[in-house]
Amino acid sequence: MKITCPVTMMNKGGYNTQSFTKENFIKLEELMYEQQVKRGEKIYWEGNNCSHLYYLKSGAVKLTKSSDEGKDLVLYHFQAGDLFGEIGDDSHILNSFSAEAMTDCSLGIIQQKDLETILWQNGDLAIEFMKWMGYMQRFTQTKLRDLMFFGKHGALASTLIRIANSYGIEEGNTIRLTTKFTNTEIADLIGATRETVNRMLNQLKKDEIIAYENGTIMIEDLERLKAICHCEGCPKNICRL
Amino acid sequence: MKITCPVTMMNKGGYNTQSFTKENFIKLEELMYEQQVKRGEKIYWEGNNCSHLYYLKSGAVKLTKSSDEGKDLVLYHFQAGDLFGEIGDDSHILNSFSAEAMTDCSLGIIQQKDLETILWQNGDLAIEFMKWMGYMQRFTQTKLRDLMFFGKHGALASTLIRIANSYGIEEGNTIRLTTKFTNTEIADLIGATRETVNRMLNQLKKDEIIAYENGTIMIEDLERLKAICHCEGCPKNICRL
DNA sequence: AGCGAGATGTGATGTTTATCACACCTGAAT
DNA sequence: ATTCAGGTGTGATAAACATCACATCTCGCT
Repeated sequence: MKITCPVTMMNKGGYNTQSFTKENFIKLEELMYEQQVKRGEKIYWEGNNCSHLYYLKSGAVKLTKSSDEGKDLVLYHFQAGDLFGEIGDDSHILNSFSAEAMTDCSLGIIQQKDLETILWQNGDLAIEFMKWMGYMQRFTQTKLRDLMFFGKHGALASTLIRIANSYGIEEGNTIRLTTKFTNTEIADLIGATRETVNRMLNQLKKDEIIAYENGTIMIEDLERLKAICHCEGCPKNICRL
Repeated sequence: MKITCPVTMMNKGGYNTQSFTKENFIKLEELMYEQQVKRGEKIYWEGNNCSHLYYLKSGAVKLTKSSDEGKDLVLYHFQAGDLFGEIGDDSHILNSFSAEAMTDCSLGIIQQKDLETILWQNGDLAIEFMKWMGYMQRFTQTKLRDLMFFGKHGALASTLIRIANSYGIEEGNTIRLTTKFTNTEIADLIGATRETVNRMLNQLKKDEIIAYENGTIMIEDLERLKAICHCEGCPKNICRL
């Protein structure tokens, strides 16, 4: 498969840590102790205490909620460079989602106590940290909007755009999604069934909005995709997986 | 209507500011300038810059998103004692929801710049503020879970429980919802139509899970309501409107 | 080369939810 | 007391989505 057009990475991938300055981020790094997690293992469970922050050095992590019936809803995908975790008021606050390693991961773990100490000492860092939390909140809000407003078609369209922002490279006026997603994975991201996702994707293909090349999805007509979910053009650090 | 049982307020109502100590909250109050807003007016619009924090001294506010087709989704209800607003990384970040006064309101407004200054100076306050943001994030996540997981019936059940936590008083083993909600208002909270909500509420009445008394809803069987949305027993400061 | 697990594609059918249409009810304002 | 706007109740119908049941297609592994 020959690539004839200049290839530009649309997004570094993860890096929701961009609100931190280099110097301040180093201070955070000094608090981390490293841990390796194998693909498929849980980093934390819903219902457990939340008292840690995690920096994903390498690998990929998803935040999921599973119902008793075995349904899964995937809230976030984190990539190398992302920070995640839930901050509790005190130790009795429980996680509402689980974090699961999608690939082997290398993590930096920060204790909430250590985090609080350094935020207390360092006002700059505290403000940057607050901005990071603001991003996370806005991400969740826009995800809720995308899932609720324009049906499963809208949810799928917005998710494809989010995938493009997270994992896409431009090739001429198309976008190649460099990571493969199964129908089931996409279904879990939008709270739909595999079959529904499959039918919708085939419809998009028929309409020449997307195409398949070697099993990876190409976005052929971003504008029509945006129209389906009434895209508001959120910044890429929010419009992501 | 005679009340024969001891009446206990289940929740003060608003007060998502409970992560702040009195002394620190006073420091926040010193930054506020007051503004009055009339019922029905917008406090801010989606698409506007977000650079303010709002403290609701009295009245009620809802955060809404409206689609071009005229559908409305209501994300939060705020009451006296609540803090709200969206924090942006820098001035080019836009609100994703609008804030609208549901009654005449008295607001204390804090400029983001002033907030940053005081957080920078005061580590305790920064940590408490971070915890407040954590609450907001967890609220949004649980709301997303409730809306997505168990259909419209589940969304309605969880919303009734949230209303009970925000506006309910116990009367024996029933809970009286002290505020009236129209079918349309509930529909906007769960992303459904008025008709669907009406039919579901009548079904709950038939099943003796709820009852009407003078037009206000009484929750007669909280346990069965919890079963419908597979309630996980989140703390009341998160399980609210 | 061929086996087998996991992924995809698709019809038939059922459930859930929205849409449309209209009757009725209630309460505040004239 | 009448009017009228906004809320409620309910049937008929349609659209969206899930479920079930298979057939088929990958692709890594022996």
